[in-house]
Amino acid sequence: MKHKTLIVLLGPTAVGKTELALQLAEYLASPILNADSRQLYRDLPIGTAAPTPEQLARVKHYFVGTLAITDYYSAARYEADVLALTEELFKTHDTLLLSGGSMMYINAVCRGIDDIPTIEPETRELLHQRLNDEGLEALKGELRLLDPDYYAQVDLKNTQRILHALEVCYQTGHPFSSFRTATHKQHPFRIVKIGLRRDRADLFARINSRVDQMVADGLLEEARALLPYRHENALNTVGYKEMFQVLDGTWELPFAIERMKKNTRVYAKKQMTWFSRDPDIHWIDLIPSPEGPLTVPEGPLTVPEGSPEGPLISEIIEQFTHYKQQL
RNA sequence: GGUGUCAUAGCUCAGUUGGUAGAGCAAAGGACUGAAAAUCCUUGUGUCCCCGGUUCGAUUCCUGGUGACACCA
Repeated sequence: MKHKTLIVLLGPTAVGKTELALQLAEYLASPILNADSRQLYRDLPIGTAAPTPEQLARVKHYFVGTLAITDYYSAARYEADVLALTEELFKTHDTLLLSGGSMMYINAVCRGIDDIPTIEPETRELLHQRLNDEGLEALKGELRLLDPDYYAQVDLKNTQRILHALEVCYQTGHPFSSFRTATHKQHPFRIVKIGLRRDRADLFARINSRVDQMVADGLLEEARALLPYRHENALNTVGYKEMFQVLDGTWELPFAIERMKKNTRVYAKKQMTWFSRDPDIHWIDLIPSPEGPLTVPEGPLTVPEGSPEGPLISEIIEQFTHYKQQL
């Protein structure tokens, strides 16, 4: 049986994944499987820096703009959807490219996520109601009775986690911890993780200018159209939260832009913290403006003339071919 | 040129009736299994502008200097 490989291209927001993913996908003759939890939703093209129509035309993309703003989705569904798709695509491809920055989604695909039933809306509603009526302390007490194991390890200040554990206990009649086996699933393909890194000052500068660009591109209007859906989880997202404050009249736009930049920086740091624990990632350091000649790698890949990304792409290809030779 | 006020964390400032200092913001570190761009936790040594004086002890009081601001010429 031939080896099938899933290349996972990851890195913090604004590091430059989108363009490099396109280049790499063209080189590999692979579609791009998006791994960005917010780009899955349509109607968020500006605020999530989703691939443009031109970019979508260059390479076939999956998991971009496939969900309505009101759709429920989760890392578990993402895992199932990606695995189903790869099974299909590997029939005609030896290598597939998955690219994005949603840590938990990537983990769900690479390691698998425990089999826990999806919570019914009624159960979720009930628990929210009880949180409002009785407060967190009462719910914590209940979790201690229903699932002492999880109670002992959960962050007791994290309402979201306590709620979810109780939801599972209620709905299934079994302790939440009984589902948490943390088994690593085996896949019929190999996974190669390539991480993109940048000097922090450089990354932050890119974040700042990208936020400015989003606003110039009409982020505020995009948010205005979504105002009726502001309480949907998909919009509990950096960028939209700040724009809603502006539309409410509670923040001035310049202030909101600063907050958005800061919150994006915080998000990028969280991503880097998460990724830094993963020993399987092969890191490639991107530099602001590489000096020296462009090195064009062998193969059909063409590096855009004068592109500062040229050498970096070569490096990725080099990294990639290195693993290819190990087969 | 004269007078006055101010000079403390990356920024804005508080404070120490003389016993070497703390808020907000910014920043840094971390956790993470069906909401994950979510949710949550932790972190403040800084020549208290500089030289000298008084004092057991000065960031605090005093002389001088430097800088900023305001007002008067």
